[in-house]
Amino acid sequence: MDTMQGMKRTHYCGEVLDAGKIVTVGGFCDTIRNKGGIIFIVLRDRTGVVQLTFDETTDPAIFEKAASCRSEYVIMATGSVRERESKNDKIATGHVEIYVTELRILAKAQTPPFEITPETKVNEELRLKYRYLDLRRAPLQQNLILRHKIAQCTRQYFFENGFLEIETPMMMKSTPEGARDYLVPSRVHNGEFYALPQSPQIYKQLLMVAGYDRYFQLARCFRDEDLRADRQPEFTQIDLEMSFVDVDDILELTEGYLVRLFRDVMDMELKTPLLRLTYTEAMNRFGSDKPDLRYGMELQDLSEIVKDCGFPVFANALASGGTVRCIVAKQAANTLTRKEIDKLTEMVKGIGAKGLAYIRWMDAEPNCSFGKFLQEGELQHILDAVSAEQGDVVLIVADKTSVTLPVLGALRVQLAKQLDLIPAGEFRFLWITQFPFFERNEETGEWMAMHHPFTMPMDECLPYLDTAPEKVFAKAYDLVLNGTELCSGSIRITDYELQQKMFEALGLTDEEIEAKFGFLVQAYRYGAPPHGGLGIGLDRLAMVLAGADSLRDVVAFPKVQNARELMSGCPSPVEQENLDVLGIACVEKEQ
RNA sequence: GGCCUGGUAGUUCAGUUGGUUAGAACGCCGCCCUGUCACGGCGGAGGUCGUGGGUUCGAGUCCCAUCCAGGUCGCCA
Repeated sequence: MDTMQGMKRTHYCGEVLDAGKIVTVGGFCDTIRNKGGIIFIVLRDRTGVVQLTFDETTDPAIFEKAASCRSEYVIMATGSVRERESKNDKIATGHVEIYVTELRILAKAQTPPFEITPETKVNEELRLKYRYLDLRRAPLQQNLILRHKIAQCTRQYFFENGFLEIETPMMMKSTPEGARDYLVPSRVHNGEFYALPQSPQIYKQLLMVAGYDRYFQLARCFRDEDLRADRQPEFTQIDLEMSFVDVDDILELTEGYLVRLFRDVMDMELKTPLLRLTYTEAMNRFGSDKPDLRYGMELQDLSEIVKDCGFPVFANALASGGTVRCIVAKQAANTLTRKEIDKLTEMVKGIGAKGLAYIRWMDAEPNCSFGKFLQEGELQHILDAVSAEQGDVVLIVADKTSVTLPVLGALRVQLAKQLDLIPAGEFRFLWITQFPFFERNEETGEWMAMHHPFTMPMDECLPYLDTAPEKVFAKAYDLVLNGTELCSGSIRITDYELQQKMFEALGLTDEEIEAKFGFLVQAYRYGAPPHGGLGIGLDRLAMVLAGADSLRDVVAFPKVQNARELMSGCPSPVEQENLDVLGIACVEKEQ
């Protein structure tokens, strides 16, 4: 094995562009093509690849060494850059090669468990086990570099706008509301625990009370809940809070950030102001509070049209205060065969609908699942009302409004995928505003806070706080990009009496309020400027901008579905003596 | 916790109604080749068919259980 003593890298592989220079490069052996009397080694680093050439007649010793190189060996090479006899247009450095005059093998490498190539079909389990090898692949390197650029641009923007970067604790008081906390046992106080932050929410609000006015942080957050493709147990939030602002101020500042981000990182111009929809509008039009605007298929209300028709399902839904809504899938009759519609029916049943009525207009005569209940002309009446044409499929759900809308919303997303309606490379942002303050727990009938309990109600809703919870809307807003919720924020309650009232409205007793949030309520008694803020999911943002399907593609060392990290294998058991120090007893889990 | 999909060589996959010695491609190893660039040619090694039971004369194939991975519902104020 060689050392790199006396050798100094002058160029990254991707930077070797000009013939005539003497350069020194280092990297991993990618492809090796040994022709007998001449050897080509493609050398790879994070910037790209460059071809090294070894000629048997020039220097037999170096040639011999080159012949011993294998995939992923770490080498350094010095040589002169020459124009190639035949060029390779597919790579940036394809017009040159390095004629090597000095070669060092700095590390040999075992044959990797999978080939390190840009495209791979290797299953993700194996890639995650050898994550450091997977990360050598160009697509993942590009994703992490993109993520770095996002972070850099983010810092610049907020610094330029007067924000201070302030770190908040990673070990904090467990807050009983919301997601499950990751707990950290205390050695000094056996039986007591810190929690890892689900978000720096409380601390950033206290920074406003403390007069820091504009706070910003790339904050690590932790939630002990089950994973999804777009959910990791630890993630990064672009977290900020501002004083002396109302909703519009925050939205405008954020839009400025997005414009800057798209210009600097994506080289795209983003048009602002972004579309704003109230929660109610979004639910009625798209059946979702995070609608994907890259395609149409908005929901349509059939309640008025079918209120007198003979189909009992519709009648029952309407009689019990529900609604009948539909989606028209244009020119989808070919794709949405009876069999496919049956699958969709199964899907909607899985998420709470009782069924799916449909009109499939393939041939001259439309095929209607509830046709036998209809009078002469009623079918045409429905088709006219929703502007359906031959070739279309109308999918109808009748149920309580709280079921119908989200079911059709999920159906809309499914249809868009199935009918291939999602255009690539398009970014459609929107704000969702005026969220309901409370939502009713379907089982217990209790009113629960839809957002965290520090969210300010809209000024005009204050009178209804005690009397009509359903009429109270929040100064809360979400930013949505292509159907992904990127960010969530609100104006906070700064009046401690109102805060007290909010806690009470949520059913907390005075004792509970004191135990859980006493320090916060106390702080607000000493004068708090009006403030609000938001947290933007950096991982999700990176995922969408990278065009990735999973957060795992934009996180260096992600966890899998059961929250395990496959490379190190954590979480893992610890020695009993470590538990003893913490005052923790292990109890067999009962089956 | 529920539902769905998958697990066969280092990797990606094929494997017929349950029937001879489980195949291919890529990778790997060896030999040959002085202009390759998805290099090429010749040869070779490499398998507890995720694991454990069961049915059967006989199981990669059928049944049961279990583990692992992915997706999704619940959950994520």
